[in-house]
Amino acid sequence: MTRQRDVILQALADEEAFRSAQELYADLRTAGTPIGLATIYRALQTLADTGDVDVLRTESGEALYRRCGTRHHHHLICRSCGKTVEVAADAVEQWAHAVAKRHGFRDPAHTVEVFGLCRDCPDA
Amino acid sequence: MTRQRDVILQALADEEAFRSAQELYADLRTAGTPIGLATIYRALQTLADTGDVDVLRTESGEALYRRCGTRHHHHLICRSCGKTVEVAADAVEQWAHAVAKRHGFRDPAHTVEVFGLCRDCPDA
DNA sequence: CAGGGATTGAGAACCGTTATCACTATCGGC
DNA sequence: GCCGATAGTGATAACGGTTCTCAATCCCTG
Repeated sequence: MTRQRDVILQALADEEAFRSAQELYADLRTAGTPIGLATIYRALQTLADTGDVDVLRTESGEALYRRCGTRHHHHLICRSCGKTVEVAADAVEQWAHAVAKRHGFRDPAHTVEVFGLCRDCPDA
Repeated sequence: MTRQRDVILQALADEEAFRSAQELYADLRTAGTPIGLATIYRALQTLADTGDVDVLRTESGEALYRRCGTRHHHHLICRSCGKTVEVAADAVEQWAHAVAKRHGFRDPAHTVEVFGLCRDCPDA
């Protein structure tokens, strides 16, 4: 419903990259917004369930969240600064479907992420 | 190098699905093979670094491991029993590359997994 | 303004993973 | 064979992210 939940949505709305719960917590606290870590986790979980935010797992297992469009899409993510672009991939959808079918798998789903270095990030 | 590391490779060699470190630990112990959890994690990490096993993150953040072919491939995974098929996806590779280029991202990489229910698993 | 259900948040608990460190196995040279 | 160096092992402690607990609080309704 409301209040700190709006605060969280607000924080995500301004952000182009995926953020962790802990980052959001730190940012909000230093910005003077009193909020509990548990509340952030709860809100993010709810928002993820309703499809209002997308969730992504770091290589280290950490969960990252981002406000995204509601229609199906994938992400192109800068592995340095985190800048994220939503991309469509009709060809990939079809491929996934075909692969599943060919091997006798039904009810197919898929995860696809593309990583790279964006224009603004040095090679380092 | 050896001994318990061979044991771990052996345990993975027989297995078609991705397994967690904890599962391997439990299996080996109940099978009467004395081994430490730390050793398993170390071995899996090494094997992952050398490309001898593939790593996959559960939705809950747990790491799963599987002995796989060394050339580039993706996975078709049964979300019920875990049965896994390695699949090639040249079209997807090319798509990922093109998407990155179109948005000015360089040095592209990507993750692709397809999930479904295999022939042998009921709907439940 | 009172009652009641939902929400909050500090802290404890959890769980997978990694670090610590003493002990052990292995291997090359003598 | 025997020694010493080196790498590997494993019980346990520490860690880090996430979830749970529960008392305090908010907010709506009557």
